[in-house]
Amino acid sequence: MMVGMADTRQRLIHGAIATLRERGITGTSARTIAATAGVNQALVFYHFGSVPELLKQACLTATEFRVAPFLARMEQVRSLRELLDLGREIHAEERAAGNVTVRAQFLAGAHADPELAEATAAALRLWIEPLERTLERLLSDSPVAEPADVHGIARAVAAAFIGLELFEGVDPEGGRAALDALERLAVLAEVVDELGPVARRALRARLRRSR
Amino acid sequence: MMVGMADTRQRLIHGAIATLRERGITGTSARTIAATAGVNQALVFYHFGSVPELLKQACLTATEFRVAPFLARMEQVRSLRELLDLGREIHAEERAAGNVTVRAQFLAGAHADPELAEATAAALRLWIEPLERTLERLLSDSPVAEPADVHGIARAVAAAFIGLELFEGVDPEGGRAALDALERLAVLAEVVDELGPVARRALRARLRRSR
DNA sequence: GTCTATACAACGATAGAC
DNA sequence: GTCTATCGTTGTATAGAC
Repeated sequence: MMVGMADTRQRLIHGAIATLRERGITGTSARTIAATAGVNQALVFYHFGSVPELLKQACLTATEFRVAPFLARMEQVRSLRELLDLGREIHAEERAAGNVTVRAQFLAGAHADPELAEATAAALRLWIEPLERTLERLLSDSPVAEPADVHGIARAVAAAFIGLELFEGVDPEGGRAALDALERLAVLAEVVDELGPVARRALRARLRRSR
Repeated sequence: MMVGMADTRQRLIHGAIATLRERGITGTSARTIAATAGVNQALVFYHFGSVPELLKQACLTATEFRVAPFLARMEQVRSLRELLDLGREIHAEERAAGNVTVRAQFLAGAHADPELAEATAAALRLWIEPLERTLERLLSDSPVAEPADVHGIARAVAAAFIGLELFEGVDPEGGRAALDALERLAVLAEVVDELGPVARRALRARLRRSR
């Protein structure tokens, strides 16, 4: 019946993520995924056609699942400080759940597989687009960002977190130091937002001049 | 004779990097590396013992080679603006040389192999330590950074570039937008450095308060 | 040091019974 | 839909001739 099939597909998707997390991209195969999922190896090909195709679907599905609980909280953020706190919380939870490792495997695998690259980009957009909407709201009258810049700032923030995640993977102490430094620098933006009108106008002019 | 051996080792190291660049970590094996290097497959094991061991050595050697030409220029940098320009230039050259892809493969592979993680961290330190010395020099009297922060800022900058590199791999347009945004934000630090003494003292106090 | 040849494990993928 | 059985390929690694 239908339920069995849907269940097997889900088990394989979940098994793919778990295998990527525990054994890395080099240790991920139809056999190891099926063993983790507790199903037969041939079912990978019956349901998904190939291993890369399964990985593509797993990439998107798993991210949707992870982003969902944070969407409402992003909409309620009222200051850069609050956004920073939420970002730190998301970062800690993603790391604890092992999703940082999985993201690294997808980003690396994407270089050799254009379709996986597109799936990875789509998964990242699930994080970036809500972030962009939040930044639009918070920076609407800040001298730091022209409206057109928010698109780039959202992607820069996402890229910085991705880099931090990977850097932590090879140098945990360095990663912590980097995160601390980023948080201190973020205070700069907050300070700017507390400036008086004269200083704001001067800063805005100075920034305009330099682009 | 000795020359032949050294030559074969170098060919294998160069072949390992090229294979990683062209076929990704999943397509990198003793056979594919040897084919790229134009030597026999068995020599991978004779000279390095195993494929991961060859990759470790390739990671360090290749980075040393890439960093060297930029060391002198880092020491001559006299402002944040100049440092940013140099960073953009390094970024462009590294990408053109295909080293971004290679770094992604190492960072991902590091999650499954602690020894490769240590080699990757050591390779990144080759970039980070000169950067840290440069920042120490430039930010010695800036209100943006306490002396103790420079360690973290250098690693945050490195992490941000790593993230940017990987993000570009899955979303080139987004990567460009992020780089543009980072450059505009970097102007903020420059503006701060041009403040008068009163404003500097106020900012320094405000930043101290928030850490 | 380098080569050929080979052992053996794990891989992707499919055919066919159930 | 799921299983067993199996094909051919590719992987690591080693032994032994040169």
